[in-house]
Amino acid sequence: MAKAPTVYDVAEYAGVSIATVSRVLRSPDAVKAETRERVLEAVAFLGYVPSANARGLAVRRTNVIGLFFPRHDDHEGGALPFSTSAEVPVGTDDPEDDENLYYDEVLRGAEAEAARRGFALMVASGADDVLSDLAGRVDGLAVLAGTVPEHLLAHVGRRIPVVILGGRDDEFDHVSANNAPGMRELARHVAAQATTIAYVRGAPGPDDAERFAGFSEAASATVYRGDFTRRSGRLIASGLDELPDAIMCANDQMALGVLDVLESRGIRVPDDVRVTGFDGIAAGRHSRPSLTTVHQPMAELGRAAVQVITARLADPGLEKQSLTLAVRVVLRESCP
Amino acid sequence: MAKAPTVYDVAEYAGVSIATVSRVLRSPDAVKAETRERVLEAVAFLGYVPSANARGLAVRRTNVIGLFFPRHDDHEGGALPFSTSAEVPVGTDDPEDDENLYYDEVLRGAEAEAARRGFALMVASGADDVLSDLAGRVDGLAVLAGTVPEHLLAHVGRRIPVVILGGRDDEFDHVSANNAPGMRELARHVAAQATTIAYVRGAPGPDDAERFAGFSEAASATVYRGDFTRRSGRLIASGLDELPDAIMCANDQMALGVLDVLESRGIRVPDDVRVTGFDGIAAGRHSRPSLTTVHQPMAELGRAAVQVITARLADPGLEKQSLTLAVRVVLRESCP
DNA sequence: CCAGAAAATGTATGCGCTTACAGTCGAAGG
DNA sequence: CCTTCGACTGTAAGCGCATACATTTTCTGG
Repeated sequence: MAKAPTVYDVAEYAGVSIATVSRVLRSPDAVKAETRERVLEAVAFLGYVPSANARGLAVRRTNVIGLFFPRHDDHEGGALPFSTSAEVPVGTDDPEDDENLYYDEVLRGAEAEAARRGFALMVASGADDVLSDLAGRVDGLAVLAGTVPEHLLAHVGRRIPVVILGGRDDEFDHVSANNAPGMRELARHVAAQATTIAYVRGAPGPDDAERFAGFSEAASATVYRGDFTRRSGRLIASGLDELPDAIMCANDQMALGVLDVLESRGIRVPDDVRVTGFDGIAAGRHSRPSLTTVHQPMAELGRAAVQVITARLADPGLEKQSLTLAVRVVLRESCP
Repeated sequence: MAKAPTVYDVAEYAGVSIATVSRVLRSPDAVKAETRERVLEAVAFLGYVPSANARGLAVRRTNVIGLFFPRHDDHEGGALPFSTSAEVPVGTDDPEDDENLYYDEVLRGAEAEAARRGFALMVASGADDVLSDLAGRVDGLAVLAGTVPEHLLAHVGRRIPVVILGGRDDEFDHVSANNAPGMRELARHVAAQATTIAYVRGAPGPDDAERFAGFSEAASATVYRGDFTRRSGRLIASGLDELPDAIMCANDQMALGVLDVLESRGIRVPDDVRVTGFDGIAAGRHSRPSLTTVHQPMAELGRAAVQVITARLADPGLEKQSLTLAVRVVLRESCP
């Protein structure tokens, strides 16, 4: 690590100019084979790795796309579970909720698409200052709807293309899932077999609003307000005075929370009450009963975001892009 | 996006020198409040976002940590599922394997730790050239064991600290899970209730070797060779002439493949044969029967990797670091 | 063997920022 | 009133690379 070599070092070692070194790396054909060989040897010998910073500065482009998440402040560290070879606890199962955050999938999709297009992906989470910093590092930025103050977005949006994931937006490009119609279809399905319905909303925001709007097109219900967490699902289910025919939740987490409570009370699902969610998280597939839901194509959202960004990068004059990805109602045990 | 403003623009607008602008951003206290105010106004007015490239070049540091994955060449794109509001397919379940790649978790852990320490995380996947490129962009690099040619690692290792995830390594820092002892304990557990054991190895590599070594300490078996994929688990299970008392697999994926075949043949697990895996992936918790396994702390691996890198960044003279994280045998239905 | 064109290489500049160092200016001390 | 010092601010020199342009080398055909 002692003082990383630069083009100058390589050039000197190979007996050429720095321009030639640069050419060998960026347009090899422009250099005579013999010279190229010599430079490559120098590169290998010196352990030269070009600085992307310098390069980016020179070409005014980083080839990196940023993905910003608000801070999920759990996981605040704690000691790592080190081990010497002897200790291996044996136990039954682990209580930990596999709160498989849905954006793992978004992330994966974005990464895959970025890789395909020759971009690297930079992910950062934190507060507003982190977002600003990130914006200075990338060619384009994808942000979850409703997680960043408008003025900040506007600020960084003047420098690089920004795409909003989820929700609607009239200022920036955005990609989202077909929330409202998805919930509408699910509501139709439910309404066909249930008379009284309880609808559990999530934290206020575009997702919550759209899903509720979709629901309202197809049915009506007693409305409760949760916050998208499993806990809030439990809370609300506990507070229910009398059981409706169906409980529809604005997302899977809350629906799972509802199932938790119902199960603990010996209420049968779907016989006594039907339950539905929204998102299509993995946990819902494996719960008992498995959860009827509306599946969102998370990975595709990530991919689409990258596509939108690269498209705008290629042609800044592009008119505002708004992609809507298809959702799918998935009927499972909780409301067949 | 028209020509992003620079320090010069801000300086001119605020009527100060570029040094002052820089100070306002990096050490605000060194600037008189009134001046600072003026600069900040200019920043907001012009939509100024500092270029991390230029900054990085000047301070010779990026504050980014890289995470490299080999290319998982599935997901080769395909059309995105766009949608107009009308179409919402309703169906039962989706066949797709939730191949929740374990490094999602590693990634999440790494990201969390990086954020805590004021670093951003850059993830890239692809071939060797991508790795080199990545190396030029970051202050430190985490790489999965056995996925990068030795000479390449050596090359980039001369520029920045590299930490190997999993496996052993005598050249670089590394963090890994307590593979061998974990498998050893599991094998003891199995051997206590099974006479004939089949052991399914994975693709050759440090993980496979260590797990098998651990197994061998506690039991012996007929050995088969898989490649860590679910498919190979199925294949091997299909080819079994006579059923052993237990089938131990070098990872969960293969174990799930084995379960697939056994179930389709009406063989009862664990009554007729016991099955175990290794890793503790989510799918194993939810399979039927649920899978006995050795749980690796993936997220912690990611966190540890970042810790190791930052530690070395802080003190390059540090002696070689080798962290071993504890694993946990988790007994579930497939081999209680 | 030579002019002229094409290929190969070198020179020099700038990308946007940080920071050592050099002023500037007003207040405190003499 | 002048010096001294500290608080601020400005000047200028890189950081490592790409690239337009200039220069040299090599190749072509006559």
